[in-house]
Amino acid sequence: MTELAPTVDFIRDIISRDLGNLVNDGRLHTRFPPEPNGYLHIGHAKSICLNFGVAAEHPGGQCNLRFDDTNPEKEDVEYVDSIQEDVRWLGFTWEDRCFYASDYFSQLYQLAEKLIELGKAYVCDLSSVQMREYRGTLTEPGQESPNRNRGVAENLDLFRRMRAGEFPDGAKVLRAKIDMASPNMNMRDPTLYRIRRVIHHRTGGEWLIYPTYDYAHGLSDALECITHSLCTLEFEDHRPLYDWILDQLQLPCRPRQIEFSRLSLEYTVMSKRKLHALVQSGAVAGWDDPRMPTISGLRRRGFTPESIRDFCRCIGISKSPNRVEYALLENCLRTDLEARAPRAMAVLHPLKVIIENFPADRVEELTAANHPQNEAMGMRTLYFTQEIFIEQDDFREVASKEYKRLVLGGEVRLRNGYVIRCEEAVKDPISGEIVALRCVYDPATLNVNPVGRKVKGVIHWVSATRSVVGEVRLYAPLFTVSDPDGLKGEIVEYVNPESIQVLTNCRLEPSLASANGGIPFQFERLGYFHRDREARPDYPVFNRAVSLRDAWAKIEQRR
RNA sequence: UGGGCCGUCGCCAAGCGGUAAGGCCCCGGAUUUUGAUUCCGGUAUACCCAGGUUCGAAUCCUGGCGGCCCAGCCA
Repeated sequence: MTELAPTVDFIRDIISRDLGNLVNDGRLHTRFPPEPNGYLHIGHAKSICLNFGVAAEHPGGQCNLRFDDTNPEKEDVEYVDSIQEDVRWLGFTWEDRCFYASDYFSQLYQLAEKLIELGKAYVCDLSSVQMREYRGTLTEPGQESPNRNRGVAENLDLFRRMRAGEFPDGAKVLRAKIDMASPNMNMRDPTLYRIRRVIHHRTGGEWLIYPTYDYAHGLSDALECITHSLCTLEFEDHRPLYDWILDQLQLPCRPRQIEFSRLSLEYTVMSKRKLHALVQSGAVAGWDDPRMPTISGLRRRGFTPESIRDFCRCIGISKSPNRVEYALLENCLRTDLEARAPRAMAVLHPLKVIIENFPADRVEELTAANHPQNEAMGMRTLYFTQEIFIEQDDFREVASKEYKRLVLGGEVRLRNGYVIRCEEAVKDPISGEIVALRCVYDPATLNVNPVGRKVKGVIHWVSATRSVVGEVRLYAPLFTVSDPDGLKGEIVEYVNPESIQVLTNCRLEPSLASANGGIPFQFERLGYFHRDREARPDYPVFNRAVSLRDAWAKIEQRR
């Protein structure tokens, strides 16, 4: 699909202006800085598209992938692997610029000693509980730590001993010496280093002290010569600290932090804590459960990288609080797949139809276009036999002027096939349930409209003997409320029990049995379906990524 | 009764003193062997509210109101 030009937003405005004014010598260098403590989700995609996207829009622009791995307690290589896979899948490349904050641990340590020498940082003995008490509140200033005025030599000695492992976890921290009375809580002598005897997924047991985000992030940006450090709104209050640290240390490069609002999407949650809870509780089948807003979940569901990029373009970048409608995401997928997805037929709720005037031993080959508007996608063979299946929904005993599918005594067109007329509905004598339909076909109607009468309905079908049994999974929103973040209590309890529906008796046209990988199919009249990784050669399994727009469903709802 | 940020159509979102872009949703209608697609057409006298400045304000000023974020040795 052709990708539309990115729209302009306030960040691109700032960058264009900076480039024009030769700020940073006219360089543009961004970074995408995930913490490897969970899987990427659609909110990260927004940031990825912004950071990698804006870099790609300018000659010489670059974007680094940088793992913000300063908290080994929560991090794991499983996540760094999945993050790389997801960024790549989305269509972006960091070339040889994949970095880790942990790459800079030594430099960060040296810089911390320099900060101490400058008299701008000190070792504090307060416990975390005491520190909270000393911090004050939103409306009252904090109190200075008793250790705040330790001499440089003592601070240096203590900090070195923290690194050497002379103190237990939590016994001491290194703090910035800023202003305990600042109205901005982040400036009340924030912690820069803490003692943690934890094996780091990359540096192993080399370090016993780890830098905090606030200390490591801006310096990592500066060390990589990032020009524009784009992050979400909750870091706005941290910007003064970001700037303060860079002001003290005076590195050669001076990045600038700009914040934008994070994405929230209707009927789902985006916080890693809640996503973890869903996975760990078993409420979903894993990070790549097709109901999850994770990149891996969307991928398994059948979303394409193109559609996700288009979605990110559509939602724009701003600072306003927002909650985007799920319909927009669906629209982006439909738009992409409408043009590219090969068509096929599958019957989800089979109803047997017996064509009484068609020989029982005959198999007629019919050809069907793989795409109605794109001949280049070729043709495929369909098999017409005496017994076929149609969708239960596509038959009604009684006609109504709105309903234009098959009714008793009425005619309907079989998609890519003949017109049939229903003569009789065969019912189970006990339950009264319709078990089969007796129909006749009109041999003169293949690729030709019947003369003298108008057949307005077209339904999909599959041969009873030349089709395969398979499984189809249909999805509904993970939560029934549009804003599950507003719910009280554990998020897991609010998962929509009908968010997944597994249909095990579906009938698929033969071409679908061997389908593998690639983009989803459009099952005509039903939606776009993507082969699931649990499918076996003898047992196809498909996930419905999104349904087709359904005007009939709307008409029925209004009734 | 601390600080920061935000408030333009149901949902996103342009707009940067000259008289409200666009997308999604929704509603009509045309074409259609997918009730799909496509195509036409409709949808904010109005920009949180109230004052003010100006020939002219969504855009500037003042004062309100509403929402979000911050008191991790998380990011």
